[in-house]
Amino acid sequence: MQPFTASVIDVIREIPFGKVCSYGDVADLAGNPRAARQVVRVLHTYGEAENLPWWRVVNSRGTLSMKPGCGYEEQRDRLEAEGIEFDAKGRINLHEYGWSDEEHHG
DNA sequence: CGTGTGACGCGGG
DNA sequence: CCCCGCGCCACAC
Repeated sequence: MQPFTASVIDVIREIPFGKVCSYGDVADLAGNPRAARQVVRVLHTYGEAENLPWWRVVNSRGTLSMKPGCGYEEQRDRLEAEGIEFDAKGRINLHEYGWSDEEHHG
């Protein structure tokens, strides 16, 4: 496994229960703010094998990128099971549920 | 080494 | 705010 891939996996494992993190933020914390798409690739390749909490990764809009019938409902179900709420538009309040390493500094 | 991938992010209309 | 188009980048082949 490549170093960056390992870092991404590490970051995803750090996302706490009841919180979410955007693909871009995961990439940023892993060392490459421009490698958001890489996070997608890592989830595809190692999400299941590494038992990653893939459902805690959402897009920067606070919505789920997965489509209905293709994982959307499972992700939403898992997030709601952690107490995360969706509004009528299917969006998550990132100011309330978003997680970032920077929060540990203040 | 070149080409394709992919659950993205941002800017403009 | 929503929708569309383009750029982005590590990895697999």
